[in-house]
Amino acid sequence: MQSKPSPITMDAVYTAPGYLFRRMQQIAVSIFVEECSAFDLTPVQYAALVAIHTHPGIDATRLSAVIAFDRSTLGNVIERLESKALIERKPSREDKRVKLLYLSKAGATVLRDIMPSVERAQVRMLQPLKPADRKTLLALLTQLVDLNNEASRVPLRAEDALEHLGKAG
Amino acid sequence: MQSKPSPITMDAVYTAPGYLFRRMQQIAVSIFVEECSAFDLTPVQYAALVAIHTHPGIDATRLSAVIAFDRSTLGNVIERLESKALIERKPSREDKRVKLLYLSKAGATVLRDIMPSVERAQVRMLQPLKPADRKTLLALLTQLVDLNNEASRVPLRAEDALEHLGKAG
DNA sequence: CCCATATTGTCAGTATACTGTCAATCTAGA
DNA sequence: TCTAGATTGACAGTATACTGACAATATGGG
Repeated sequence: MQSKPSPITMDAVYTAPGYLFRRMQQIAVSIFVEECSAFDLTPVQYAALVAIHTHPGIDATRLSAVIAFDRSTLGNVIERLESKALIERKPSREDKRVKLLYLSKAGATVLRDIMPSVERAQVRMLQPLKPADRKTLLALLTQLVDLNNEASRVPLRAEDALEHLGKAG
Repeated sequence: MQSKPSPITMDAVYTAPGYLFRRMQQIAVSIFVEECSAFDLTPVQYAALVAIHTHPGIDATRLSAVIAFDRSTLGNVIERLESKALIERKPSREDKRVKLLYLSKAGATVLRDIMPSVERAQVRMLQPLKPADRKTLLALLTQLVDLNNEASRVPLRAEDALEHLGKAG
């Protein structure tokens, strides 16, 4: 017996995990931008600042691995952060291809000052859920992202992507 | 006593719901495109096709409410679907501003044929979790998206957005 | 009927994201 | 050492997403 194809309704969209992830991403960005409007920083730019703060002198390729962005995308992000004078780019002496990234004074200040707003945004995203459910969702999401890591073009290569920093570079 | 600001580490990024949602969205799109590569349809284009299939003669503004996209974004999506001859746009007789959207024969065929691939993609996204956890995650996500509906620029206005279709138009 | 207001599709501008390509450069193996 | 292959940053092209603006059109109150 063949199973008949079910009729196509909007439920096919509304209940699909892919749709829910897209929708939640939209909402999350919206909340972030609203809470952080005073700083004129997008979520991506914020993540890049944190990574450069944590790993001063990182290069663009390694940065892309550490925050799981495409190298192409990251190029533009870096450009914008540089034009806002939040970061500095210095050519590496050991490898003429590489440009090393550093937080500027202004960048460090912005990063320090934006943290409470970021924190508020993150809380707001999960606020509508009961506390226990927030924990559950976060745990499952963390698990799922980790287990699906290889499915995206730029898998996350957290800290260990930097193990050979200064050795190869 | 003031609480000291915690040191800024990558954990501030990795454990933030906003980061996890962005990451999961990347992964979801990646899986969708891979499974549906034979059809050259993006997730957004697929959602638009389903909505137009379900509501033939819908206009762009109402379509945007039904799938929760920006009207601006949707304009380009519609253009692409039209240039692929998957949909048709006909001017409304009652309202000269409005262009009504219909699935073409080709559009209906593509939509019918792509469904199994879409289904596979949706399954794959949650595959790494235990079955019970998939259910839990999906339920919490559905809840959260619903409760946060108003937080995004274009809140979802599902079917009831169409209640007055043909009355006002 | 007229006009203030709202709606519709469109456009310009910005910012992710991805694919694919390229020249410059580096590295490792023969 | 010389060179095949890899890496790096950059670029072009496509596709979401959003903000804000606009002309054309529609609607409702006076």
